[in-house]
Amino acid sequence: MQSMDVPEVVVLRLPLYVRALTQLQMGGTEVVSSQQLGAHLQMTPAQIRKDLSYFGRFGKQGRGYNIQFLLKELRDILGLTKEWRACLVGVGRLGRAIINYTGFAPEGFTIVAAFDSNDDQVGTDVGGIQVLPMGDLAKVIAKQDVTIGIVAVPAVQAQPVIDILVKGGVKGILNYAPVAPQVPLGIVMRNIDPVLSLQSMTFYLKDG
Amino acid sequence: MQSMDVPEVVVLRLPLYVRALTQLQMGGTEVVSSQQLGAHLQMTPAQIRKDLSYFGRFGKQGRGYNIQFLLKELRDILGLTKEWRACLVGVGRLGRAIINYTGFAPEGFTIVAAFDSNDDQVGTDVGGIQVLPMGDLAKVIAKQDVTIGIVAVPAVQAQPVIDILVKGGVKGILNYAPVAPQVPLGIVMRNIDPVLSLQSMTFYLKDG
DNA sequence: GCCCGTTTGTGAATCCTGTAACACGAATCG
DNA sequence: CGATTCGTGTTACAGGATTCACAAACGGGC
Repeated sequence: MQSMDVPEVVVLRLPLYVRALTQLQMGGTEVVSSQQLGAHLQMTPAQIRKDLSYFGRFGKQGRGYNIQFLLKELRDILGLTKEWRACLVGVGRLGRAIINYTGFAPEGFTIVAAFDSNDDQVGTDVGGIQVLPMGDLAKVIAKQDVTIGIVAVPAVQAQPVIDILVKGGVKGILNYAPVAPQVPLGIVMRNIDPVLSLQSMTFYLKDG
Repeated sequence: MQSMDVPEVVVLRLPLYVRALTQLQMGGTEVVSSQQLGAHLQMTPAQIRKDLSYFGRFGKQGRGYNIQFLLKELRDILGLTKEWRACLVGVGRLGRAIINYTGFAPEGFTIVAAFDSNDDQVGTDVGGIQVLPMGDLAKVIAKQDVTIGIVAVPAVQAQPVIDILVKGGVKGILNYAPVAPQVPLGIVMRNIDPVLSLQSMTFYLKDG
């Protein structure tokens, strides 16, 4: 498995490359150098070349990278060629916003089910998705081939919900709750936390 | 200015400490060791002690850290003792969700104004905030002491909107648009991008 | 076919971050 | 009151990541 000796920071940058390349492609560009791509993303050409070199040789000396080809390769590497199925837990304000967010589908991420522990929510329809009781979670994950759990519950419920999701069989967790939850080895977690972002921002703003 | 030689990674971790300490405080704990805090956050005690040592000596040998005291110090360091005023640009679905998000206010972040370039939106009320035309932006930023701009517009509009915000005088940008915008030196930017998070996650999921 | 400007891929060198080790202060206990 | 335990702050070190520098490769022009 190639993921073994690729630094995680590198993996975190790959989606940025995918996005920048897609944008350039939209603009009609067919070939790009690490120089140009670096200018676009505000990073050094050397870093881009080094990052890519972990996975293969995609460029041509003297020319640069063929965008279409590199994009296909990067999508393969990241596993973006298939549809990824996710379920959402928590259909409060935040959860509803996530379901209705139009940015996931075009990238191949589909929310196929929603759950809530509140009986008033269960049975209602949110953005075309039936809200199910937490008890159905394991069954749905298995039947619907769900690999990603999205957590949009209040802080105190986050850890128990994540435990249930993991036990249910999801392999990745996208956590919107303002906590730093613990997950067993082998489960991939990403936190979305605007408050943390703001709190580190103010450090630099406070006496500027 | 202390911010000069403190590594950015360290600054990014400070809000995590604030959060964990707050949680412990809620639970009634008064003193905590780097050991315990590390267990809570899944990091080594050494790292916590090193991080804190960039800013001063907050602990007592043999005892640990007084939570109330350390919290006060960290809040000071991060600049979290004052109210931070932000404005939002873009009151589509995402923008509305951000305005209604209840997580900002308790941490001292207030959204005091909202803008949109769409004339149909201008004048409407969203979550108790009047939506203003983009033209009023500079004026409002100055008059209302706004230091942070929150961007919730479609990708193509993000860069121009950010340019306007910066010219208008904000010092920090919280960007929800799926792009990697360029900002002049001295402006602090943080990106909130769940799609990027998912795309780096799938790298590890794709053949697990 | 050969030269020339360009740009890649990659060791080597540098910089940065995290970890381990330890000396010292503070509290506790008999 | 001396010995012991605990946990900090700090220094030294190891491991990673980033940048540098250059040989090798490519394409175009002639």
